[in-house]
Amino acid sequence: MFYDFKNIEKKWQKRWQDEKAFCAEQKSDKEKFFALIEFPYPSGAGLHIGHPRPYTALDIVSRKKRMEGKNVLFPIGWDAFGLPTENYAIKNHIHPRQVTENNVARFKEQLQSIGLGFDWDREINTTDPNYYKWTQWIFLKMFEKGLAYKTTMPVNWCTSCKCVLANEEVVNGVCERCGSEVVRREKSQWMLKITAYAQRLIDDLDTVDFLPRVKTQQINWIGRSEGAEVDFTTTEGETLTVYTTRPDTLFGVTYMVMSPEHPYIEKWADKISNIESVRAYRQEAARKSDFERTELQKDKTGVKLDGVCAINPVNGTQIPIFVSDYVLMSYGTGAIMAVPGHDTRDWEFAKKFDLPIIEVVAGGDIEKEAFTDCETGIMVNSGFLTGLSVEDAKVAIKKWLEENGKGHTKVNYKLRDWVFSRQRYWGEPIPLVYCEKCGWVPVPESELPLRLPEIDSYEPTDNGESPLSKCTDWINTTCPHCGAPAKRETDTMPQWAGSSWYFLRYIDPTNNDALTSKEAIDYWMPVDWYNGGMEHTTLHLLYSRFWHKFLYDIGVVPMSEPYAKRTSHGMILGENGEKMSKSRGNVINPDDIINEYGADTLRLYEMFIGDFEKAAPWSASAIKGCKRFLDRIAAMSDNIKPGKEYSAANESAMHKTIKKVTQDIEGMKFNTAIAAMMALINQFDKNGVNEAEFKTLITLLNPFAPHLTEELNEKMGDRNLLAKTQWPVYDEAKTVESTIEIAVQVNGKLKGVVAVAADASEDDIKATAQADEAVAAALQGMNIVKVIVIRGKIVNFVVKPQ
RNA sequence: GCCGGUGUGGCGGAAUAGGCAGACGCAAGGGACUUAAAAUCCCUCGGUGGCAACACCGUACCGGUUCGACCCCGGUCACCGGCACCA
Repeated sequence: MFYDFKNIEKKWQKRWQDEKAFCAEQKSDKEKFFALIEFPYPSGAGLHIGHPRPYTALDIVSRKKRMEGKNVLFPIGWDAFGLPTENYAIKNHIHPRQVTENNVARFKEQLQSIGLGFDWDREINTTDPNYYKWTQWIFLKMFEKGLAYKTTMPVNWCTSCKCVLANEEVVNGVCERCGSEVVRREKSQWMLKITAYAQRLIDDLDTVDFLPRVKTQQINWIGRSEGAEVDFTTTEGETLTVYTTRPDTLFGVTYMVMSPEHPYIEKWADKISNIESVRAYRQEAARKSDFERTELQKDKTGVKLDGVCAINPVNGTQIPIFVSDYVLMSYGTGAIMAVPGHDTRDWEFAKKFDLPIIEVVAGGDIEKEAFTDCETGIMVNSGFLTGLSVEDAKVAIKKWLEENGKGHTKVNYKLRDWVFSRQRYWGEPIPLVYCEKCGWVPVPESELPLRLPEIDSYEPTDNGESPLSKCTDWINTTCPHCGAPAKRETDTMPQWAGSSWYFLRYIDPTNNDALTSKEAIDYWMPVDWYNGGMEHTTLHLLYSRFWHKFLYDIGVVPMSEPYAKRTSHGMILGENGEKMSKSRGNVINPDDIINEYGADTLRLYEMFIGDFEKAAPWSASAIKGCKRFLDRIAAMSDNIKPGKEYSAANESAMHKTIKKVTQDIEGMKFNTAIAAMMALINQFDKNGVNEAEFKTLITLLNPFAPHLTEELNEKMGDRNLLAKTQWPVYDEAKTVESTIEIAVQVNGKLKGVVAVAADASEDDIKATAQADEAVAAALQGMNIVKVIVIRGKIVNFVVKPQ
């Protein structure tokens, strides 16, 4: 058969659509399987060659589960709010809604041309008011529970684009898009209190099946540390509280440092005799961008506070206080106790300012460098702690602090609250109204969705306010609470909002009364298998776990984790091994590949390209091997022998291959599953192939190359969809050949291979091995000290010269 | 600096409850078919030595455990990803 992939693919894509072959049953007695991929952002560039890799992988899993009799949900939608669309709209004077519509149409066509078995009846779009109604609803619930709050904080401001940037849009201190300088500006922002969930976000990782590296990355990002808060008093009678993870080193404190932004500086202004130079330092620190602050980390700067000293609570020693920008206001208390003997940063600062360095844990050389790796050491120079191990000292000092009212144990997290507002047009409006009398008042639920107003110009404003601030008709409203004139919030939500709960909409996409029905949640949730990029581990994945826990707390969902299993795919790189990009000129367009080789070859190659979890370079020649494989199968279909049972020659290979492919799909080892099928047709070339064998082959291959295999199935006379056939089963007993080959070693070196019956006894194996000519030669003149026989694998003779 | 990951032929990659290293594919070389080319089919394909049977070496590097190590343990180096003055 000539493999006319263009017509074959069109034909079957149409039939799948007509028959709704991949639409999930909303209610069913069957066991459910919910497979999820990260829904794409429909960019103007169209589908990237990297998109099909994770999509095909979960399509394969879904198709197999469906063939195993599960009710499978494999949905798709569009994460369509966002900056690139808005910028494109501004540049080309097309409304973002229109841009989104165009891009979605293109993406949809491209995805369908790959033959991905999505349930298109449940397509969702985060920019659809019927969708973002519920995004707004969840936000209001958070506001109601005190998890959404407004506060003034520094944001990234691009001096050229005149707009606020998200942290991820700032690369090496400059604007990702225009390369201009990014400065800090104080702005009032809506925040979500994700920090309230920090501990649960760590603890509940124990209950889910995520890749270990995903868990580790989230745990590191949340950054839990255990320590103590210690109260120091000043000579003026004030209290200065610090956070430390090493309270055991309290006797080694030789000075203290406050962050330049610490409020006590102004509070103590009249006691600080050099307040002007302190203020000058603070101003200089504020001017520095984050980039500069970290770039200059080798060179510590600071100013000593004159006129104020601290007193060490454990020994009454007077110690100086400094202001330095190496201490951050946003972590701990914004002030530290400095132990230069056992902290690298404090050591550098002490050397620069010629401050004393005291050793309190023995074992290092504090003249040369700070001794930080000292968790197993013994305390010295430490009063009542001297002689204790570090571990015991920690316990003792915490007890002492609490008994003397000088401090208490404390847990801190690096995780910060989520900056949730954007001064941008193309996002969900924040459904809040500001009333002079009542403050921030939520828009009543009955008025949701609060629609994004139609406006003509969405350019960012000079003053950093949202483009919506120009839309006076929309802004001016009445207070839902007291009826007085009031103004709407003009900021919109970030792109991460709509994607934080989208999987819940798939299971009941048209519900108007709730974000999703209780029955749907009970049947479909949690997501059984979620695959996505590692780059989302500490963003989307963490955000959506947080939102889900919140929904759990208010009783919307009955489980606290949304995803039972999380895996991650590697990137597809350019042929030169570098990341694909226009500027590198190494971009591969999926449309071109489909045109030249067909969708089945593209799918197969992206699965064969290498370990699914690792990055892999594209190869224009290697893909030909996958096309050749499909060509050979198409040609083979003309030479099938009759036969309802597997032939004796192929039987064990059939069972082995079924087992291998079945297990490899579950283990995401798609590359070796394909290799096994390639090996099988190599055997068919030698032994011939009958109907039963060919049918099994195309059934196993169907999830990988669905179009060609449907065509071949039809050619064999089956009018039903192969996609609805039962997945082949294997018989473990038949995967074993009657005769097996055993390697024979002498002193660990391979001397020969012998064939023995699968059920041969150890003595038989030993005898057969010894009878082998090469082995016998190697044993000549030797004393056999020991014989190791591993049945089914190896025989090793341990010998010594006679 | 810290955390995580990875080092295997010319290339992508197989093989881990420790048991024949290099499956499968690409590229390359040789041959068949063809007027010719493409496609297809057959053979070779880690290195060194040898006409050959065969021998020795070989999974980043050094060392250890073991009858046996790509796999386990200790140390070193390189590359990739993430975080980064988090006290």
